[in-house]
Amino acid sequence: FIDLYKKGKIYRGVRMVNWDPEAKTALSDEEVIHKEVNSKLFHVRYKIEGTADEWLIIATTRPETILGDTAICINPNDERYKHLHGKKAIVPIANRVIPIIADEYVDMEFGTGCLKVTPAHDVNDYDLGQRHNLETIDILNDNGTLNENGLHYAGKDRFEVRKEIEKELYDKGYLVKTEDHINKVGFSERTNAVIEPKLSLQWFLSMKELAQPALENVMNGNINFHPDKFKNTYKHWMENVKDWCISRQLWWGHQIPAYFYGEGSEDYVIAKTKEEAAQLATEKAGRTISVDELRQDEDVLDTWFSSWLWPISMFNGITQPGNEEIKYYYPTNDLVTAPEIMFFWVARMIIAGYEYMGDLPFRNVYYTGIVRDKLGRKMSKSLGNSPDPIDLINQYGADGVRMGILISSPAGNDLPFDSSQCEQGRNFTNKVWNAFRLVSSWEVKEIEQPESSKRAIEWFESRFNEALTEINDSFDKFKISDALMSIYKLIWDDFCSWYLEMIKPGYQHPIDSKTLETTKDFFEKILKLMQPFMPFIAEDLWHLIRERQEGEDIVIAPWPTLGEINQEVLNNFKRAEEIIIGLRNIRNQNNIANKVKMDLLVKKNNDYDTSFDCVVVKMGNLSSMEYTTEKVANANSFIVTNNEYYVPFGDSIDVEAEKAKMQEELKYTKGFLASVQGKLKNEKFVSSAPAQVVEMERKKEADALNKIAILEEKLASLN
RNA sequence: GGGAGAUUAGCUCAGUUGGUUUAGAGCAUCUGCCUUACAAGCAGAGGGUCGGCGGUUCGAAUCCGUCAUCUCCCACCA
Repeated sequence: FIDLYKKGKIYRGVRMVNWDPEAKTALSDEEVIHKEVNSKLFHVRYKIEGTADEWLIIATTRPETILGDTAICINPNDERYKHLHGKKAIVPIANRVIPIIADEYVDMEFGTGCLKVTPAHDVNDYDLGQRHNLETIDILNDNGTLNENGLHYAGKDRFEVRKEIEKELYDKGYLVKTEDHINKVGFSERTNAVIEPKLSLQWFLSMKELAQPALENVMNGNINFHPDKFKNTYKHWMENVKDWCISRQLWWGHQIPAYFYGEGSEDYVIAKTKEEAAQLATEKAGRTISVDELRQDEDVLDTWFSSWLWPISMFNGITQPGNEEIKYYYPTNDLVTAPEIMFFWVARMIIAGYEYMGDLPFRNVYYTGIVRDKLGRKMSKSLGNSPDPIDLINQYGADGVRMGILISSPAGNDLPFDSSQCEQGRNFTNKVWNAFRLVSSWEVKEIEQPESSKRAIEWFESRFNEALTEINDSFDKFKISDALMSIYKLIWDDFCSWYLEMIKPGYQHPIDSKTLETTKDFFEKILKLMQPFMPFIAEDLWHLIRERQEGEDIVIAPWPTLGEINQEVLNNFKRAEEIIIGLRNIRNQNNIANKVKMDLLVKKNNDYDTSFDCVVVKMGNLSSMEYTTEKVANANSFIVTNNEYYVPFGDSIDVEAEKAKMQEELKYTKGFLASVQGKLKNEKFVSSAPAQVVEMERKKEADALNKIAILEEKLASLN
């Protein structure tokens, strides 16, 4: 405050402020919430001075302010009232004579086109008062009751007066009519009291210059907002920033270091201590002023006036500039906060950062969504619509609740809360726990590592790194829920459903130590990925899966480093996966139990790496997998990458079902072919599209043609 | 009143500068399974003329216009 005052950025002035009559304090514009309310529009007639029975009618929503009227305003272009220019009117009840002024501010269409002007209690009226040199009559006390200017209503609350004055105006013939009207009324964010615009002596901070670097450095990307759509909102506000009313009439807060020594509006000094103030006051006043003579301003500073220093004062950067901690921690990386305090806090921290550190306070601002209930209402203490977190934790576990909320809350988007999300979180926690139980149940023996386990390890290594690339990228982009989704799928689908099934020894069979140790390595890696989202189970399993030294905790373990991705291995697995799914479908369709072993015959139409065949044999529970060049009759079949797979099943095969299935596939492939050929037949496509794209379409066409040939041949063989 | 953003499967959302199958995921739904880690589970399946209309282009969920609906921010309409 002292520094900014010395820089000439803080001033004291009479301004229209938002007055909260309940808390008896001024509020900043940001602390006032405008709501639509049903109210009444009162049409009241004022007598024209010097006439017997000539009146004009104004419309107002706040009839009690009539007692503070100091003018009537009409639009200078309004033909209806031209004859009133320069005349005067008499205020009902108060019987004061006030001028009739003309100003283009008045909307001729609204109400009667006549506006009563109460400069003390309305911002627009205040501006009109300034322009037309009007008298200001304040009718309100600090607590919202009327003062002596309210005549016989003095001491009564403004809303009570509104009711009573309506009756008096009616009884005395001033009230012409009332009509229903919806208007916006300001409410205090703190007390929910109706805000009264009030003239008051307050401290202000000029914002225009201070805001400049804060605006520029967000717009040019030195500070990033996530999601960046909030830049627009920020820009709009910063470009239209108004001076900040920083004084508050509360009992709590930092007291303003202003010391008064006289009654004049300039009889004050700003100082760090009373002693210093006395010295400054003596100089300013030109006479000796003692400490006892000084009165410190009773107002305190807006809480945000200290909060805006948070990134700096956290490390004593204001009181001990350049200390080790502030040097190390400033600027920091990321601020996580709610979009609703973008102006209260974020914008002002950025302003203070440039003003006091000459640098940004943080590089990224992550705006979280707002949790809403099923009706879309914000969760709040006053509505009582938020679930008890302890109940949720008891029901789903702390990790389950965290995971459930995090998985569906993309940055900046609201989250309609539904406990089914926590259920998903609980199920996931359970899944991981069971995976651990499986891995820890195996007996190790020095046996040879099965070929299929070698393949599985090879594949999962690449798959893990592929997923890690995605996850890291999501984190870099602050797409937290996307990162979690990738982790969820990596663990549930890839690790549990595929990898563990691939290496799982037969019932009561031991596992080789090489596979087990590598599996534990993998498990540790996925625990690290889980940790930010599900810290409790991650830490627990981390300590259970391997012996740990004291303090060797996952919370401080390094994030996994990115290893190589072998695309060929991923492709080979992909093919094996499709074959296994084909086999499962055959089991499903023919009611073949998993225990029953099947034989697989493959007619290879193109050459491919068969290293994953051992995996197919294991996962498909095959008794054999053999290659043939012959067509296979009496068999269920499917096609993967234009190779034919047959499971002979004697007489039990349902030929009609098999045909129907193939016809379905044929129909789809033909439709697909038609769309591809449609493109290729279009000369303009072939000539304008990039060669690569055309090439791709040609390959699609060839593949489709191939597949159609195979399917037709197979269908023919079934007849 | 001014500004910004959004609208893709029942729900919550992805979809990178227009071109890799006739648009994806999770949840939910449906079908079949209590198969020795997990029924809080396993294996499958269905589901969308990408808000409407028009335009640009060989090609549009993606670019432009317009209308509709929703959300947020700002604002003093008595």
